[in-house]
Amino acid sequence: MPRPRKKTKSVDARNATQAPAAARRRKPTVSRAEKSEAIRRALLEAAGTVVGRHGYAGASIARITMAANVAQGTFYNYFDSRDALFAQLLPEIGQFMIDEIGAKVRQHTRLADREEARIRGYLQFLRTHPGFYRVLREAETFAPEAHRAHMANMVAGYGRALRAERERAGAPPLPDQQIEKIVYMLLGARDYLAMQYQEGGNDPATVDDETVATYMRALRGGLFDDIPDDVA
Amino acid sequence: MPRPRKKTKSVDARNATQAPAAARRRKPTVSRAEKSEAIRRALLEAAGTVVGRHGYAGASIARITMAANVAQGTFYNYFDSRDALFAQLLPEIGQFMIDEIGAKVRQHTRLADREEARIRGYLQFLRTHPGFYRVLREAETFAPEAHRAHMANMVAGYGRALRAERERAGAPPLPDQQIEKIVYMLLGARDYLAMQYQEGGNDPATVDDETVATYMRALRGGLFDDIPDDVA
Amino acid sequence: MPRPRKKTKSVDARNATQAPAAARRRKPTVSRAEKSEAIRRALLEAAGTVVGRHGYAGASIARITMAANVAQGTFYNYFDSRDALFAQLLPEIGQFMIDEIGAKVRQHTRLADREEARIRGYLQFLRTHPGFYRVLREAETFAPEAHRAHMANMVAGYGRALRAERERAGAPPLPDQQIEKIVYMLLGARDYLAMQYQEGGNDPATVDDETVATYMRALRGGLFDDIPDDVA
Amino acid sequence: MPRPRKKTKSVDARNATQAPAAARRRKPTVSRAEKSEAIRRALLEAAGTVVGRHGYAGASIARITMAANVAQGTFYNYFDSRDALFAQLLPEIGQFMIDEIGAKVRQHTRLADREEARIRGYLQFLRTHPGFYRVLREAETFAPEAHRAHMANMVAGYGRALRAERERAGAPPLPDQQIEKIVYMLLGARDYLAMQYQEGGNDPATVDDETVATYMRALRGGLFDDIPDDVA
DNA sequence: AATGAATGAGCATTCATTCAT
DNA sequence: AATGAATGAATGCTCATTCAT
Repeated sequence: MPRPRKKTKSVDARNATQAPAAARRRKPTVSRAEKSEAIRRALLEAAGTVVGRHGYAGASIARITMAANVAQGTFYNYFDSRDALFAQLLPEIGQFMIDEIGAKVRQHTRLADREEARIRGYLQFLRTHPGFYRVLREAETFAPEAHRAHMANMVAGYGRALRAERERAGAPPLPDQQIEKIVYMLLGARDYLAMQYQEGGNDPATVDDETVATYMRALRGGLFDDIPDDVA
Repeated sequence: MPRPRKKTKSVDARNATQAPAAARRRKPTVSRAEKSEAIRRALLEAAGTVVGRHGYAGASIARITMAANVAQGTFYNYFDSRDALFAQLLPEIGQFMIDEIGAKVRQHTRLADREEARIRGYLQFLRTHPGFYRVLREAETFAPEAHRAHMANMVAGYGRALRAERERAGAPPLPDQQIEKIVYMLLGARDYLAMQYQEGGNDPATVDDETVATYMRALRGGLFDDIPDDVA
Repeated sequence: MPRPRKKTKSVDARNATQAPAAARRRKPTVSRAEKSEAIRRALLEAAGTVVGRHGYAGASIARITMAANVAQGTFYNYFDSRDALFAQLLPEIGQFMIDEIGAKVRQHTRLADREEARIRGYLQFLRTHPGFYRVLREAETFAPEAHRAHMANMVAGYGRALRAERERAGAPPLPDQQIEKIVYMLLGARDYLAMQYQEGGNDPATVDDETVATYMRALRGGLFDDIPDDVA
Repeated sequence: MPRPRKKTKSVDARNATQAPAAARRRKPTVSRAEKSEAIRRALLEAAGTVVGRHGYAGASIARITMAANVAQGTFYNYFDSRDALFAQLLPEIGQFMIDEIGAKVRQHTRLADREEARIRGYLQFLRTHPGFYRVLREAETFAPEAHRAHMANMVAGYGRALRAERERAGAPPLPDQQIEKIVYMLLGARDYLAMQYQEGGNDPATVDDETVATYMRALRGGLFDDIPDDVA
């Protein structure tokens, strides 16, 4: 039935100059399911932006749906509740971050280089996704389950990488428990460095080489690096 | 017992030059000012408890005053607003924590011992003050100014200690900027270790020696300790 | 037991240089009753000022007692309630106003001159007592009984004067009911003139001669003064 | 009845170019917009009633919404705040009153007749809208901006009428300033007559002819009507 | 009688969620 | 499925009044 379609098209074409956009639903190129998924994504991304700017507490349904350009009621066609959305927010963005950093890390082979790629990649990600820091930190409060899941995910990936790297380097394996704690420490260190960087009112567009250097130095030698043994 | 009265009076007389007036209440062992301070403390402590249990968002005036055993209106005789209380909460408890840990650290002289006293003291403090973790972490969201102040306070104290320890140990001094970053990393590491410990559903009454050991090992040798140079 | 008193006195005397005032309770020149009456007056006057500035709704006990330099609790030693004070406010100030204007009116004999003295005296009173307008107008809402009493008082005095003036002038007497209505109209006219004057943002220190002239002209000739009979 | 639908549709189609969208709801006789406006009116009218009965201070959102038969939250879908409603209350009812009186005045041509229609119409309006008096008088305190606007509106309309009537009657024009003052006096006189009438506990269902007569007499001849010149 | 802290009822406002269209 | 208005529970804060000292 290509004829009716044409008719429709010409109508749409006439409106096209008036309607701002979004009115181009002709070719079923975008299926129902696809449109549905698009709205879900729009809501999630809007939520990410809003939480980044106003925090979870300030991320009202009104704000989120406004940012996503849908009506308030529409929200509940896609999520059971505000908390349900919050629960999906960090895992989704978090995975994206992990993938991005992973790609950078994989370009290196030496352990230290890979670690530097990690910290640098993370700081860079925070630059390009300014809202992520709040999404991450406040999740502990507003979406504890999601936060736990994200941490577990990080530990799994980071821990696996560490174990593999150590094995490849010929170092003795560490028990999982210890690996886990090490990962937590590393994540804590890097998140607090990010915190300090934000608080300092630094230019958020620049990754501070100094920060990277300090981080790497601590990883390399620990804290007592240059301290005589009998004192340390 | 008219005698004590006299005694009290003479005391008042001495204070008379300082206190503007109103200091002429004798009998009560607990003076107006003392009772007043007691209520303020009760409110702060109640707030600490409530925030620890329900988070800042769940720390309604109703809950706080109920926990402090005063009427809701009484709250506003002591704090201008809920936020004003929140702003005082972390600094006050935080300083208390710093003092407690400081006392333990001062019992040691060797750098590593002191550092171990610090981490151990911190974890112990978290055990005895189970609400502190939330008070601290959520402050970043709900009392950002207080959080900044607390971090600055930590950096100042911890940084000063580190510099002194390094000097005493004969190590070359580090620029303030670097010290600051190191402190942030250490605080991040220990807070995330605490996070992991809590999440793990561990017995909150026990300080995990494993955690302390892992932390100390990272401080001593960094991450690449046992890794051949040409690989790291 | 005059002895202890002396002791106390000497103590007070020592403080006298420090305490700002009010601490001079020596010579029983001011009797207990007088002091009591002084506080009552202070409260009433403070209330007048506060109501004038903030309105009845904004005249909290806190503000009034602060303005009167007494403690909040003291208030209830002199008035049963806030409303009880409000109930006394307008009558008291109102009578004062009546007396002041009356004195001016009595300096004239011709009816029109007396009337002009009245309107001019009223506007002048509003200048020297800027808060009176609100005390009067808002009383209708916040102290209706007092407002009624004040109006009755005005009607009685003004009405009596009008009747006497008319009799002296040889005009036929008017029934009380009509006199009453006339007084209300005159009071309404002058209060609304005052309202207009205030709203206009006029210099509150100047009595507008134009206003007086317009008022007098209306009193003299009515509204249809210069209008041919067959049209009016 | 599918036909009416078509009809409706064509109407919609015509509007389609104007209305942005959302106008495609057919069936319901009461459209969304109509129902919305109905609620707004219900709230305003409820507010009028409640303010009339309890005053602005007693017009809580709870009372207003209860009187309007909507939930408390609904209020804020129509007004930004309680004050925002108050700001609209007097202007809206005031304009209604002006229109009603104006219709009556326009039935007369002679100046005095028109003026009598005004005062009578006003008193009648107060009878049929018993709450208006408080809405008007307390507005000076609780919605000063609205009160100013209403007064300005009254002055504009009443003043214009007076000027036109005088011109038609062949009387010399008066400067605007004087007209304005005259209007204020007339409004004051009539409002205070209304006040007296209410206070007197008179049957609120009757317009007092005596009041009208007294008012008209004052307008006609002023206060010194029947007084020998040499005394007045 | 004076004090000033304690009390708790009262109220405007917000916002997640529901629901009729 | 989309809409957006309706809902009502929840909460911070004010302030007249009480009361122990």
